[in-house]
Order: sequence, then C-alpha cells, then structure tokens
Amino acid sequence: MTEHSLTSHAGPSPAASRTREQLVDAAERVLRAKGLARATTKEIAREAGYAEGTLYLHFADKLDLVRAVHERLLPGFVEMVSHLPERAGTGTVQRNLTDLARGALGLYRDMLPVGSSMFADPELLGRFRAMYIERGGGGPHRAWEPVVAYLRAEQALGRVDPAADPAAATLLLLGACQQLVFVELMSGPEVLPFRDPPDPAPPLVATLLAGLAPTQPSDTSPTEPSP
Amino acid sequence: MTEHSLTSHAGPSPAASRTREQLVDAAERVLRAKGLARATTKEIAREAGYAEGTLYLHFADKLDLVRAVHERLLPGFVEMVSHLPERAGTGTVQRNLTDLARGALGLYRDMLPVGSSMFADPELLGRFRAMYIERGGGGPHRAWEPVVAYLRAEQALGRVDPAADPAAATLLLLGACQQLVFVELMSGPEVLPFRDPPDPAPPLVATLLAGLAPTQPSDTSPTEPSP
Amino acid sequence: MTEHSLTSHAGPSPAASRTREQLVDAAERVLRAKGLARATTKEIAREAGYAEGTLYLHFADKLDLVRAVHERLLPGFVEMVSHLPERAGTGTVQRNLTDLARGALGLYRDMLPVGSSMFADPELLGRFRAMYIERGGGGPHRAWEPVVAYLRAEQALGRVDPAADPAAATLLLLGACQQLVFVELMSGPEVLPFRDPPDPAPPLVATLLAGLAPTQPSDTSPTEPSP
Amino acid sequence: MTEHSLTSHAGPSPAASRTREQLVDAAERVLRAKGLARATTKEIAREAGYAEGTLYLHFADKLDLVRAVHERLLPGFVEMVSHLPERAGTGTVQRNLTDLARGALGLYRDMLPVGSSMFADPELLGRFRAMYIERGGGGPHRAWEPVVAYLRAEQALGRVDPAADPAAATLLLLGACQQLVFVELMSGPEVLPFRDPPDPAPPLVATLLAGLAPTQPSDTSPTEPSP
DNA sequence: GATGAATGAGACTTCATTCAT
DNA sequence: GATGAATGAAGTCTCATTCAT
Repeated sequence: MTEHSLTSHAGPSPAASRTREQLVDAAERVLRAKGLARATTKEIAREAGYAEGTLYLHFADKLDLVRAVHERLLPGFVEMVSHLPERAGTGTVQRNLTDLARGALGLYRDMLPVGSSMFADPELLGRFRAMYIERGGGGPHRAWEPVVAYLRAEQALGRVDPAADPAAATLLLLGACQQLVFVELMSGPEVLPFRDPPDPAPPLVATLLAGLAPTQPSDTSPTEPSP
Repeated sequence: MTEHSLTSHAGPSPAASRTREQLVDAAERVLRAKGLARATTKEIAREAGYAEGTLYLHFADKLDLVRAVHERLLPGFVEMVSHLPERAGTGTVQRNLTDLARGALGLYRDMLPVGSSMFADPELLGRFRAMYIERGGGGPHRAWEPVVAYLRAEQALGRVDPAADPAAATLLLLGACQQLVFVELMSGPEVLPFRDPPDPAPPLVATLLAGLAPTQPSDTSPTEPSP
Repeated sequence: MTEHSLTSHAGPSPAASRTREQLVDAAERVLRAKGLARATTKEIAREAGYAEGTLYLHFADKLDLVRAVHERLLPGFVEMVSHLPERAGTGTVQRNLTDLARGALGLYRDMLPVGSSMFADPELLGRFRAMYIERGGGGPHRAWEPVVAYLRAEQALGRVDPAADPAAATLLLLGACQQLVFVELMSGPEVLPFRDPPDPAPPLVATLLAGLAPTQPSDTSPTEPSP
Repeated sequence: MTEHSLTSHAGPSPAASRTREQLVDAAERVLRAKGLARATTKEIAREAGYAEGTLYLHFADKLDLVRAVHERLLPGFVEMVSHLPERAGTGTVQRNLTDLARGALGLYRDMLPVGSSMFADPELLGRFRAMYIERGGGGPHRAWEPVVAYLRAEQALGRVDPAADPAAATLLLLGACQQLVFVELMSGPEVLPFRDPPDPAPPLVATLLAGLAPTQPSDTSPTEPSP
C-alpha cells in the first residue's frame, strides 16, 4: 500500500520519504557489491545509517526493498532513450544509433548484475511481474518504445528503409549490447571478447545498417520463395 | 555429450561417477524450479535420491555443485551451433539463420533462468571466471565461434556480403534472441512482447539480412563522412 | 569479582552486558557438566534461557564463548592468593602455606576439568595465547606471583631460609596440588591416591619446609661438589 | 574383548596386530597435531594408510582408539622412572633427582597435550577410569611408585632424612614439573616463565632438598603444636 | 519514527559409523 | 581383513523478522 506510486501527488508521500530513499540507495549499493545472495538486511541498514528494524517501517519485507531497487532500473534506461525520437533527422542515422549503442552498453554494465540476480528467486521475479501487470503493461520492453519511435520517424524521413522492421532492428541492436555485457560480466575482465575494436558500437551499427545480403539483390531476393 | 559422458570407454573418471551425475541432474532441476536462493542442499539430495551428506563426497560445497550445473550449460549451446558451419552453401542463408535463431531462442529459454542467477552471488561468478581462465579462455563467447565460422564460409561462397562483419552479425542475432527471452522471462507469460508474429525469428533474420539503410545506396554512404 | 563487574559505576560496558554474563555462566555450567566436546551451543543457550542465535550477538563464535569462560578461571585463582602476602609474619609459615595448599586444591578441583579441556582444541589454545600476549604477559604464571611475594616477605622476616628459592618453592607446592587433583580426576573417585591422610596439605607443607636432606649437614653438603 | 590385554600370552594376539599398532600410532600423531576435537577418523585412517572402515575392525569406536592411545602414555612414564630405585646409593641424591626432574619435564611436554585433552570428554574419562579399575588400581599414580621406592631406599641408606615423607616429596617434585609444562603449554612459547635458569630442574631439586625452614630449628619446630 | 536485542527456523556442513563388495 | 561410498544425526552459524522501549 505504501509503495510504487510513481504518479503520486506531489509532496513527499509516505512512499517517497527521505528515509525510504536512503534505504533503497543503500540496498542498491549493497546489492551491487555483494549480490542478492549475500546482501543482508543488517548490512543494508548499516549502509543506510539506520537500525535494522527501521527497514520494516518502510518496506513489507526484504524482497519488497529489493523490488524497489529493481523498480528504479528500468526508468533509468527509459530515461536514456527518451530523447532519441527528437533526434530523428538530425546528424546521421549511423551516429544516432552509435550513440544509442554506447549508452546502452554503459547502462547494461550498470544494470545487468543487479537485474539478472532477480532470476535467483522466483518469488522476487513473481512480484516483479505482478508489478508490471498492475501498472498496465509496463515491462522491460518499454525500453524499446522510444527506439522504435525513432526508427519510424527516420523511415518517414527516408533515412531508413521503409521496408525495415523497426521493432526487430531495435531488438537486434539492444540485444547485441546486452549480450556483449552479459558475456563480459561472466567471463570476467581477463577474458574479454571484442577487444580489438575497443568500442564495439560502430561495427554493430554498421552491420545493422548495411545488412548481410550481398549488394547484388539477385542473391538475396530468391533466398526464400514466398510461401 | 561433450562432457563427462557416462559411457566413456575409459571407465568412470572420479569426476564423472554415476552418483555425481545424478546429483548434478537433481541440482539442475531444483535450481530451475526454485532458483538459486531457494535451492537447498537438503532438497537437491532428496531429489537425487541420496542423503544430504553424500553431496559433500562429490562436491566441495554447495557452490561447487551449482558450478557443475552451470558448467554443462555452455556445452549445450555450443553443441547446438556446432553443426552450423557444415550448412554453409546448403539451403538458403535466410533459412539457416532462422533455424539458428529458433534454436537459440529455445536454448536461451532453458538456460537463462539458471545461468543468470549466477549474478546473485559474486563468489559463484568468481569461481566461474576462474574455471574459464583455468581452461584456457573458453568462456561463453565460445558459443559465437561456430556462427562466425558459418558466416565466413557463406562470405567465401558469395552468399553473404564480403564487407559484412561476421562477429558483429553474430552478436546482433544471438543478442536479439537472448534479450527477447530475457524480457520474456522478466515480464512473465502474461505481458509478452512480440506476440503478434508468434515466431520472432523471421523478422529478426530478415532485418539483419536486408539492413536498415535505404535501398538507394546513395543515402547510406554519405550518412557519415569518412574520417 | 575482578573482571567486568556488573555493578560497575560506568554502566554496562558492551563486553559486560547482563545477557553476556548469563551466557558465560551457562557455558561454564555446561562445560563443567558435559566437557568441551559435548557442550553444544544449543544446550548452552537453553541453560542460559536464551535462543541459540542470541549467543552470536555477544560472541564471535562458540570458541569465543568458551574462551570467555576460561578467561574467568585465572582471576579466580589470583584472587584467592592475592591476600597471602599480607599474612607474612602472622600465624605460622606452616599454617599459612597449609591454608594456601588447601585453597589451591579446592580451586584446582574446580578449574582443572574446564581448563585442561583447552588442550583438546589447538585453535582454542591459540586464542588463549593471543589473549595473554595481547594483555601484556598476563599468563597463568601470574598465579605464582603473590605466593612468591609472600615467601620473600617471610624471608625478610627471618621465618624462611634466606637461601631458599621462592619461585621454586611456589612451583613445588602449587605443582603438587595441581598434580594431585589431576591424578584424582583421572583415576576417578574410586581409585583415590593419598586417601590415608585425608588431607594431603599438611604432609606436603611439612616436607617442603623440612626438606629431604638429612639433618646432619655432613651428608647433604658433599652430595654435589659446588661448581 | 580384543583390547588392553597387556599380559597377553606371547604371540601376536588379535589385540596387538600390526594394523592395530599402525592405527594407534597414527591416532597419536593426529591427536598430537590436531587435538582431540579436530582429530577425525578419516584423517587417522589416512595417516595410517588404511581405509576408514578398517578402523572399526580393530576398535569398537573412535573413543576406543583414543583410549588405546592414552593407554600407552602412562607406561611410557613408568618406564622412565622404573630404573630409578636401582640408582639408590649411586651418584648423589641431588643428581638422581635432577635427572628425574629433567626426564619428567621431557615426558610431560610430550604427554600433557594429549593426556589433558581427555578432560574434554567425560565419556572418554569414564572409560579410562573403568579401565584402571578393571586392571586393579593401576591409575596414573602408579608413576609415583618407583620414585617413592627410590626415596625409601635412600632413607635406608641415610642419604635422605628418615623423617621425610617420600610420597609427599615425590608429589612435590613431579607436580612442579607437570605444572611448569602445563603453564608453558598454555602461555605459549612467547610468554615463558622460568627462562632465566634455562633448566628449571636444579633449583627445584635444591629447594626440595634444603627445605624452606631456617637452618635454626628454633623457628619452625614450634610453629604448629602437635595436635 | 527509530531502535537493536532477541528470536528461531533453517541453512550448510561435518563426521562417526555401517555394509555390500 | 580391507575397502570406501553412503548415511543421517547433529552441530555451528546466519539472518529475516519482531517488539518493547
């Protein structure tokens, strides 16, 4: 009852008290440092500068606090891409997408360790899904929307092939970024792939723009007979 | 099939006893059902049909068992893509990549819940990295290699643009599949994105093949002045 | 009485809370009854009237609690002998030493079963040594000091041979008492040595006072040529 | 049924098989190194070069094996002093007692850590007492007997005061040695008492021989009126 | 609202002991 | 006699949660 009212009135609602924010901040720091399995309420409270019991004045239980941390991750991503549609028609498509990819790589590096750990606890995962449904379909895929909107705008401007699938293109680019970070985190800093081009964004964008099909359309068109 | 096969000709190595396999199997089932945070040694042992103490005859501790589970995930993926290079020149590129994407989607759906939970415990993550390093650089990026090899072969056959970047293309396609599953798992079965085309593989492959640039090469080439 | 007194004027220091004292008391009772090997945290907590977890709010681990028990043994001994030096010149030397021996026998009977069990765990022994060193050399030999001081005072008063070695004499008397108790505990109440004189203190003191050498100095002096 | 038959026939009785001896040897080594609390059957078996199960072919349980180790300690001591009576009349009393003290110090250093740990487990202690009783009064005090016999012999020879109490004297000397080692072990090598005379035996023996009473018997004799 | 000592269920792990081979 | 995988009871310790102050 006290939580996740993003569209609250204005003043400091009980769900957005200073103490609460400090606890969520502390939880995020501890979660990032220790992982879900080793983040204890004791340490979170200490990190926030409060007693352990205080935590339960602001959150139903530990998982509720963890959920509050995760709740802030997606808006961070959405925020980053929210201004992308406005850039349609400005600069070049290549540069705009490269900037997007770079931003995505940075954010994924921040978010993935915390976000992925959610899979360690089905209960936590379930609460997330409930939250998304309750909010009316606002899942992680919301991060795609501004990118799709941008590509649509570029199609209208003729700078992107009108036959292209904006959703698929978005998924390809963001997915590549996410997987790169995923593998990077798993393999550790010692066994980094994609080190030769220290910035993986340009090749990804270039490949996405040019496509794999040979320039002679004689080859790709007959690859699949229309069913 | 690629690891500690039970029917090996050299007899059961100490690392591949029947009991050990049963424990890893049971651990994987429990991990999948309950998540890392709620998978207890007691339940794993019961699931395997052994006493709890038996677990410690075969693994140093619980994390060592979990690591053994994770150890089997990557080979499963590599196995799936290992026959891809042989398909170069057969069928169509589009079909081959679509099959790959479908296979990847299926495997990610199986592996991600278990694999991602590794981020919940830095200690577990650290042991994984150590394992990869110890083995000589065989991290998760090994899954990309057969795909890259396939694309190179197709380039040699003229069915893929020789200017394309095979590694980037691989990352785009596999990354899209992984992110799709990732979001799917997070949002839950109720809030599925990409439901309209029930099979997301075709649009992803089509977009990757065609690229985003307008068909008139006059547009894409000048998007970025050569530095 | 000499350590962390509950009724101190400075308020309960963190190391001397009521709960902590109760736990140490309970631990000592259980240790005495069951021995180190069979004293469980569960039983200690129950004996103290607290939950098992409470134990870990006040002690790092079980061994830390056991160490706290042992920590109180030595001061008990020191306390007993602390008033001995004041008795120099009063009563007779024989009576004073006999009282000392009787007190030592009683205390050893109390302390030895608990104190000796420390040898069962090198880790515990190591923590003890560390504690002694940390405190600046206050090991078990501190119990000798008041006795040595007493003998020195008697030497000054002419009631003890000025040529005697007070430290050696102390060791002889206290050592005899300790060994008597040691053997008594080992052999059990059924096989008691020294039963004929029900009180072993008088013969020990008499022998220590008179010495073994024949009263005719003609015999002892030539036993060992002076080097 | 298979154990402690010291007066066995002659041949290798089942209680004295080679394997059994190896196990007791190994147990003593482990007990000395790790202490009773941390000596596991697994490590003892490994140290002996046998499988864990083998242990139970020769001993009823772990405590029975530990008891067998302790069983060998006392005879070691008795052996050391067994030749003492023969030395009556040879050399000097002082030298003979000094040799005894030195030997006792050495043996106590060896035996105390293992022997004292018996107090950690009342069950073990109980079995010991049972063993002593069963054997007909042969407890640890048996170690005193040869010393007492020696002193009696010296009294008969006129080299020791006929009024002295041989049992008390024995207890004084051996007790001093034991306590010295006891404290030495507890305080650790860093906080050694009695370091100035690197060999504590001479002052102990000298003090025991001379006694504490002033050479003028005028002081000590009237200290205690005869009851 | 804040505190933090106390709780107690339950987690992981150890280890003496057994038994089929 | 020897083995060693399996057992399972029992131990130590953790930690989310509560509640009187």
